[in-house]
Formats: sequence, structure tokens, C-alpha cells
Amino acid sequence: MEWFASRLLRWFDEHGRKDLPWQRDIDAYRVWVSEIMLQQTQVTTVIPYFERFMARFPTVVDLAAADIDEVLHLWSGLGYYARARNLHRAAQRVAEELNGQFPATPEALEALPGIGRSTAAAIAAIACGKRAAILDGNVKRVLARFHAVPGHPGQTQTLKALWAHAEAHTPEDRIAHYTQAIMDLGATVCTRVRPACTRCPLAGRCEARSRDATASFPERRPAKAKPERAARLFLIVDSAGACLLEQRPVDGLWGGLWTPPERPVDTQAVSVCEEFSINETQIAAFHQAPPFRHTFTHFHLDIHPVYVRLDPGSPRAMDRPGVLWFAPATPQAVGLSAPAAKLLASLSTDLQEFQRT
DNA sequence: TACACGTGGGG
DNA sequence: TCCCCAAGTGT
Repeated sequence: MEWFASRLLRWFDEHGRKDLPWQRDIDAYRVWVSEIMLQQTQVTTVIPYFERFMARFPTVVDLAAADIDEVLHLWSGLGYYARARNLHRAAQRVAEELNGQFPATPEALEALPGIGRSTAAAIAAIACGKRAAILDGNVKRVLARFHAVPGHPGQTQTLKALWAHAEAHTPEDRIAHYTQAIMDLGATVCTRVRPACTRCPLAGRCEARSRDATASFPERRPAKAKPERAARLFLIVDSAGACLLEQRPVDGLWGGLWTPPERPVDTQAVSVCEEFSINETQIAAFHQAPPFRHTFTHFHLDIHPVYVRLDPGSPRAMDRPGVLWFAPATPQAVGLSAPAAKLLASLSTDLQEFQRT
């Protein structure tokens, strides 16, 4: 085995992480779910979601049989909800077309929705012992520094070079440990800021280290200005405290999740109520709360909440597909965006506050 | 090929 | 308060 993998594996035996939830009772399903959850998401964030998800869906057949609303419910707050929808679709395909058996090759895995090149390799390596190279954020950082790879990883040329290095270092033996090891090194030693080079098993041949330029690799992506957006969020609440939610289109932001109606800032409460067959005469009171900012990767959204209280006894808007009265006291198992969950959690408190003022 | 897609932590 | 970005994929 070559120097790189050999040094890394020796370090892993002593310092690697071996007690994460998905490292117990290893099978392809558990590894798959963990890898999807871990896409663009840190380990400490994933752990409680993974535990809840596995308790509810112990096997791929359980997941395949579930309602998508319940899957999104367990994903609420984790972000990138297309991951949950793809996970559900892939589970159904595995259960129905593959007799519940996971593919064991990177090629077959990558054919499933939500599984790309790196995730396919991770599952094949960790769960099936197949030699396959991964390239996640940790590995990119380790390799960019070790080989002093110029350019930022968003550039095609840079990405290609990093993949080539990843393939070249991947050993035949102990592939599962190696895969975990290189991620662990990036996560705990070769960190984005202030890497602990004195504890690094690869420091002796690290090109960035020898140039005393670890901070220059990988190169930072050019910063872009984040657009500012604003929207009103209408919290239409009946006398029982239930709040009207609508299901968002599956494509786009918060796809498939349920949120209070989000409309342009110049939208009036009366016109939104009209959309849901609520007459103006049924509105008991409304109140505009101070806006708060929700920050996304690509833009800022200033959310202006508008609370609309309906008269007691006034008939609810008709139940139709895509419309739901959400009772915070007895929550339905549906997916909620983080801002929606936050507003619904404090709904009764906020309403009492407004009544006083 | 860029861009969209969430949320929370750290500097 | 603001910026970067983390076990990436799909279009």
C-alpha cells in the first residue's frame, strides 16, 4: 500500500471516529440514509435526525411504504428537502424493482435518485467493501492542500484534478476504513481554519504545508452578492387556534412542505383570505408583526408575518388538496419549513400578545 | 455550465 | 451582524 493510504489508516486506527450512529449495525440502508443526510450537513446536526428516522423507518421497505408527508416531517429542519423526496423515491424503487436488495456497485447506486458520484462511492466502499473513491468537502480540502491544487473546487478543471488524486490514493485493502479515515482527517485535523498540522499523519509530504500556505488551499470561491427578497407570510388562524397552511410546489424552495401562504409584500390579508374562500366579514382582527430575516445560501428573505384571526363559528375554508388546517396542539405529521415551524410553535403566545396591544 | 437548493455553526 | 461553508445532486 502506498505511503498516503498507509499513513492515513495507521492514524485512523488511533484517532478515527468509530462510534457514530451509522457506524453501528452497518448495512447498506443505514449507510445510504446517513450519507444522504450528511450531504452539505454537519455530523452533529445529522445525529438526532438519523436516530429518529431509523426508529421510524428501520428498513428500506418501511421507508418505501411510508407517506411522503411523514418522510418530510422527519426531515423538517434538516434542509435540502429534495434529498428526502429522492430518498423516498429511491426506496420505492429498491423495494419494488430490486426486491429490497441494495445495488452493490457504484454504477448501479448512482442510477438511484439523490445518489451522485461521491455518495455512490461512499456507500459502495463503506457498506460493500468495494474500491471506490469519494470526493466530499473534507477530501477536497485534504487533497487540495496535500497536492497544492490551484483553483477553487467549483471549477471543472480543479474538480477533475481532485478526482484524479482521490482515485490515485484509494487503496484496495481496508477500503471502508480508508474512506472514513480521509473524511475524519478533513473534519478533525485538516480543518478549514487553523488546521492542526502537528497532528497530521500526512504533514511530512504535504505540499501546502511545505510552502507554509495551508490557508491558500483550497482557494476560496469568488464572493457573490446575495439578493434581498421580502414576502408576507399570512398566519390565518381560526377560533380553535388552527392555522391555514398550503402545500408548496414540489419543485423549488421548500418543495412539498406546508407553509402559511407566502405572498408579495404588497398583498392584502383580505385578498389572501378570498383565495381560500374566506369572506372579509369572517375576519375578527389582523395584526402585522415585525419582520425577521431568514438567511439562505443564495439570498436573504425578510419575512413579514401578518396574523389574521377569524370569527368564532365562521366556517373553515373548504378542505381541498394542498390546503391544511394545522393545529399546533395536535400537530399533523407533515413537513414544515424552519420559519413555519418557528411561527407555529409560538402561535398562541403571539396571538395573546397582539390581543393585549 | 452555472445555478438552485436549507439550515446552523464558527470566525 | 455578516460572511463562509458543511459527508453534493439535479437541472
